[in-house]
Amino acid sequence: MAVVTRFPPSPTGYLHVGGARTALYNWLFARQQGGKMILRIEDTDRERSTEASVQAIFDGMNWLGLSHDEGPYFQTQRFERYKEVIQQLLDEGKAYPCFCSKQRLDDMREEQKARGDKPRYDGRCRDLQDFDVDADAVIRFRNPDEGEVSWNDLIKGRISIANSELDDLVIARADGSPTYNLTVVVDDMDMGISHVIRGDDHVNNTPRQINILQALEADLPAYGHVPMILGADGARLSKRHGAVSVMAYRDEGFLPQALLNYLVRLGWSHGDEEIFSLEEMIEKFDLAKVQKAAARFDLEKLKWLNQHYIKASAAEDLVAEYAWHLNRLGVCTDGGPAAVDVIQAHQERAKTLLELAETTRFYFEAPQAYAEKDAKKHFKAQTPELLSDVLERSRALEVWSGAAMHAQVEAVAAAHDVGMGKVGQPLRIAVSGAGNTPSLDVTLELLGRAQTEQRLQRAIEFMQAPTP
RNA sequence: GUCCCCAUCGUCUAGAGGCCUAGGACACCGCCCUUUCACGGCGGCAACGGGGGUUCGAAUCCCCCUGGGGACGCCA
Repeated sequence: MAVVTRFPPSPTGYLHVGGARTALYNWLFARQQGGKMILRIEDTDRERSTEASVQAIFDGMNWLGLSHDEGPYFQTQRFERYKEVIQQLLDEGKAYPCFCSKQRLDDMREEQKARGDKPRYDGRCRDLQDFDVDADAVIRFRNPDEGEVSWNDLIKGRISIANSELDDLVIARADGSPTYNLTVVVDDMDMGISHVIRGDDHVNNTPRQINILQALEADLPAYGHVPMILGADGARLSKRHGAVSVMAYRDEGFLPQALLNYLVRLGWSHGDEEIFSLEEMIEKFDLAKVQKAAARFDLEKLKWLNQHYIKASAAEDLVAEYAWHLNRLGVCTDGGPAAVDVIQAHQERAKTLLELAETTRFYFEAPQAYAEKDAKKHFKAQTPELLSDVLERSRALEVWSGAAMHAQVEAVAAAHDVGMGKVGQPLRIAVSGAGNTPSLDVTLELLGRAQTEQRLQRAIEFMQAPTP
């Protein structure tokens, strides 16, 4: 049987990490099985669906590189088909119109809750004979009331739910538009979906969908329910947990490969392995090895992976995204060192590209201020004298280079009989604004002679200025 | 409340009855490397939720309890 998976977001917001992970699992499974993944936009809720959300989802999928092989299909463009199926169900007596008012339904649910029962439709309109066809009616699916529905979940194993727990769900609203459980079933059937891999918040929908599928005499797909992703505090992921949107991770300087690696390992494992290339994921991913319990999102581990990928990347491959971040920070790189060289010098020192951009902006613009802590620690009484000596030697240099400057720093330290740190560290702060950069020769080489001397001069003046 | 699902270090996990004195990774803490910050190396801390069974033997199988999550819409 041909493997066809699907990723069916509803466009009511951005692509969040939970959705991204189920998309990834669908994508990996399809790739591995030589099948295809369909992208389907479930936009039947016209109140909440927006064009911007559709675009946000495309952007997220694109950034992650999760390409679909078919679609995107939009459910709002398939209403004729849904109507046809609803009519078929009606004709066959497998669905019926329901005239119960919202008020009655609400009251009924209240009563049931008060009694300690699970709120569900009582079937009042099930066998209505005479009714006014003009009245606003919804259409309900006639759910079997005997027996149970069970399936072998690809991830959770056998799951059974008694039909007595299910009620007759609404498949068409009063305005005639189809609802979620109906559209999903029709699409999965029409699109030949072989494997439904989705979040386990859908476990309760599965028996309903199986019942409808059976009423339609369609083949059943295999189901696999992926556990949810929880926030660090164990509660359901929400905005208050910080970045939830996939694109927010881009803004914060994460690489798609790092997010993907983090997501694939969150809830799935392959022995002790932590790092997976896309190829390895495709080869090794196994639904049966996916964890059954929900997992908490751990930003620290994501950062570690991100740093790993920043370190492991060729500097050239990071240039575009690095430039994008500098640009967002409003940094103009004209006249500065080549981005690729800066990245090379700093890529072992940043957990995110945003951090990389922030800690390297001094190459392109003079620091606005000296980091208070560093300045206090390293700008001492003797410092102006030492830096002046360095500045003089720099100016005297015939052939200026980072390496030559490094030798001068050593010479100054020796001449004044102080340690390297007394000269090098203030120099570092003078040019970069803070006490952490790569080795001095590399840093100064990148900065260049003019900027080095200019900033040295400025720092000396700063220290000699009378403190107010 | 009712139904469904789940349960190993703080977190992600390995573990398919003896290989477990429970392994790895992140985080954290030391030490080494180092003119800074990092990288790297070495070491440390830290878990089978509780109670009953089954078995010669249980983290692994069964039951109960507890705890967590999800679902109960004319949302998806």
